[in-house]
Amino acid sequence: MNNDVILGKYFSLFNEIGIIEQLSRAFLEVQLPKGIIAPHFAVLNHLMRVNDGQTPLFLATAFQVPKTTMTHTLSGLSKHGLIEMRPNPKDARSKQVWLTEAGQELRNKTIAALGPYLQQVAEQVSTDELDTIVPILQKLREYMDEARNP
Amino acid sequence: MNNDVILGKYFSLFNEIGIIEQLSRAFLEVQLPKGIIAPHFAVLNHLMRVNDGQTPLFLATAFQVPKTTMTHTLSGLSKHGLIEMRPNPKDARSKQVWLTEAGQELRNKTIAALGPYLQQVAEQVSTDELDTIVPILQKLREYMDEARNP
DNA sequence: CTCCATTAATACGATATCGAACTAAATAGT
DNA sequence: ACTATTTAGTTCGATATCGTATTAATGGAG
Repeated sequence: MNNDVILGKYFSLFNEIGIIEQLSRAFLEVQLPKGIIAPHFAVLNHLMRVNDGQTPLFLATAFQVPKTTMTHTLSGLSKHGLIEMRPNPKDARSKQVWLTEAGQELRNKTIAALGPYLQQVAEQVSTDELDTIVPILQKLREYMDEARNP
Repeated sequence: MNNDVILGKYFSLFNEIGIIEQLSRAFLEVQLPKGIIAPHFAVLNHLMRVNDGQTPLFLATAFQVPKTTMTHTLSGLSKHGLIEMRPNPKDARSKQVWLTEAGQELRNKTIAALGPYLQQVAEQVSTDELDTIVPILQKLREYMDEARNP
């Protein structure tokens, strides 16, 4: 097959992915209280799914954002009482990020609120199709990730 | 299958998509001159693939961004001499966006520069796999798009 | 034709993102 | 043990995003 055709397919892929990302972010954000946006929720969700007590730098790496961005995101979460920053007992330069009750609650309520919408989506894209595309996307993501951090 | 399991799969899907979007944007932006970012390129590419002479409002709708954001993006492109804004002869309130030579050239050079990287990616994800996932993602995107604009 | 609701674009203010520079603490080399 | 380098986090300045309000042109109702 012609090279340009293959490249065209890749452009289509990244184009679809970009649009879906935008749409899914918009859907998430309408569920969130004013002043809380997707990156805030992503951090709450991560601290809950993995574990809290992680350092800001670790979070910045996990989300592939500059540390200054993570500082800003965390200060927003902290100001809204959704997380607590405590000193890191193992390193006086560092901090630990802990979820508050309010933070856990907001995360759970948001997940619950998204349920019905995802149900709707599930009627469009079957579980089989999901099981087909997610592993391929994972492989793609892992490769791109490696290519970025050589 | 359990509902929570299905929802979990959807979260994985949107999670992968979010990360891939971020990585692909980063790859694109390292190819772009300082001061030009992904949204600028997206507009140049759109004007080239579809056609130029479109209005700012039409572009804002196409990219699903607020008009104020598009105004800002276009002013950046204009400042760098990549597009020209002309009055719309059919409506004195409106404008038309035209590519300059420099704009066309930047778009083409960027596409060309991305080629080798996409070649690399193509070694990881086969054309067959692409043909499998792109239509599913299109279907998902179309549904989400409709759900957003009722 | 006149008035008024609608529409296209911009101005402005609030918050977000990110690179460069900075501070303080930890660690490596000698 | 002492100094130089590295590392964690913040501060600061530039630009981006987006909601609200504003201005100017349009188009429809009477």
